[in-house]
Amino acid sequence: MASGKPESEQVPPKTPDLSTWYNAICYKAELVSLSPVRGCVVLRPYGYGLWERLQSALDERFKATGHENAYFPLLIPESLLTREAEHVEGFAPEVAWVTQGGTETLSERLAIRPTSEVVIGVMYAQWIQSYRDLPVLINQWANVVRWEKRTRPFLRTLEFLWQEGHTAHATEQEAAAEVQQMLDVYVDVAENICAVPVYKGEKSASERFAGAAHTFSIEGLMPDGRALQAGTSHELGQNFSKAYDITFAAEDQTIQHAWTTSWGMSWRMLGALIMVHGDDRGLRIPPRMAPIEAVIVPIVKAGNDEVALAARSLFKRLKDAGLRVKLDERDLRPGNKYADWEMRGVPLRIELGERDITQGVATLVRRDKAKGEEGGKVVVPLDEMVDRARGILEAIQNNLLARAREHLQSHTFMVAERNEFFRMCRERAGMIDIAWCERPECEAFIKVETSATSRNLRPLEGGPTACVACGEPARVRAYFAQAY
RNA sequence: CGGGAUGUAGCUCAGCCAGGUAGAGCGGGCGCUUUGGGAGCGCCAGGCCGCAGGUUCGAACCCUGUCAUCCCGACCA
Repeated sequence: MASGKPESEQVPPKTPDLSTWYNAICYKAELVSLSPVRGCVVLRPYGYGLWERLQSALDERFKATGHENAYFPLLIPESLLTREAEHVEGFAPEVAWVTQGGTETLSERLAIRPTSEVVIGVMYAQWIQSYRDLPVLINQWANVVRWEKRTRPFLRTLEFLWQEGHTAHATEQEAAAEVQQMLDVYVDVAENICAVPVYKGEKSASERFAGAAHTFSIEGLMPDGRALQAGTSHELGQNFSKAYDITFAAEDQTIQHAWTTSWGMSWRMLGALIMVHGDDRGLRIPPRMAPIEAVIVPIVKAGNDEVALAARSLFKRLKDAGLRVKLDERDLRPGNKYADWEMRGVPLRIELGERDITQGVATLVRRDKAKGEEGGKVVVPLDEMVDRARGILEAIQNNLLARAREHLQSHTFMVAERNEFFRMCRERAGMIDIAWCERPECEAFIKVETSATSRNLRPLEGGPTACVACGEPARVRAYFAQAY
């Protein structure tokens, strides 16, 4: 009887086909819908709720580090876009263009922003005159468009939501510190809010942002062994300030070019969260990210509204205590509601029926535990509910992070032997950690052979050693993996 | 952009090969009985068979084109 689940309600298992599972979850949990526009999704209210959680986690950290929000135009005149040569070249294949306004053909094409370094740079050139104007610390919440060949909900869509921070500084050191500070904000949000553990490090030359001097990223590992870049932070050096004339009078009377940075995280982070935590029953949302932390399911019997009243009173108490709680009074059988909220990944379910009420308790079921797993179901006295619910939510948050970290660690391999390195890259074994020469030719060869690329790099510790892939002198340690 | 596959009811799909005018399960609505893991019975609604052409007396089915989605590859700051 427990297996009487209708075929049509099921979602395909998470393994072995992560891709099919992922798509099904995104639609069934009502996060997104396909739209009539190729490659563009509609973010539905529940999906938007997730995005808002991510937004507020990031935004409060941006504010805490002295940044302000502003908004710049969607359209960029072609002549402005083409000033930073490397930048243009990098983005050219994915820029969408507006060529007509109303019935008139435009004299100059307008690019739909693939990112905003250009427009923001032009404005910074106007705003910055003196060292006293620096630093400029601005963030923008925006949509951008990149004409991708292959799209997937959250991970890669033509239009997507993100934030892009853009700062200008008087010195290279200050800009570098900003870039590391924001990278650490991304690590904090990924791990402590989304419960997605990541590796941070610098990008290789071939993976670097077009026009940047240094690009840093955070990289998570998905269950299929592919890596996902979930946030980037760039030292733009003076490349953009030279292209867009961002100069200032320094204390020593000289005119200098500002040092700029940019950093971004998109709704792609949500894709990572979905893949890392979800299971065969649907989404599993870490409590700090959950639009709904707990759902109360009253188990009502006909002709007895005692349960409904108790449920409403419990709902009010939890809500007043500040929990994001939902009372599900729909006219459905409890089993349907359980399955429904499990699909949506609500961390905690509070079941309240006659049996509970007579004993002054409610039954709590944790979404992070499998059915029948130790500790998955606990009975809690109603008058202790607020504190106990809080405690359990925290435990769920920790448990999801611990499990994800365990997966990342057990799928990270420090490899010293060439053939083993190539084999593991091909097999998508996980994050393959090697001593590396950092040469683009070497990276290109690895990519051709295995379709893996370097994810990010960190300093080489210990004595001199050889590149595991090619035998030349190693300069860094690098994680290699196939990437999303 | 190359290779492959698929578009039929809200969802999952059958029907197509051997053309004859639309089906199932689930879901949805109403009623009754139910409600501690995806209920039961009865009634009802729902589809220009992705779109556009062509062949044919007749096309969901055959042909051409096109759009979209999925998988593999290329590309993806």
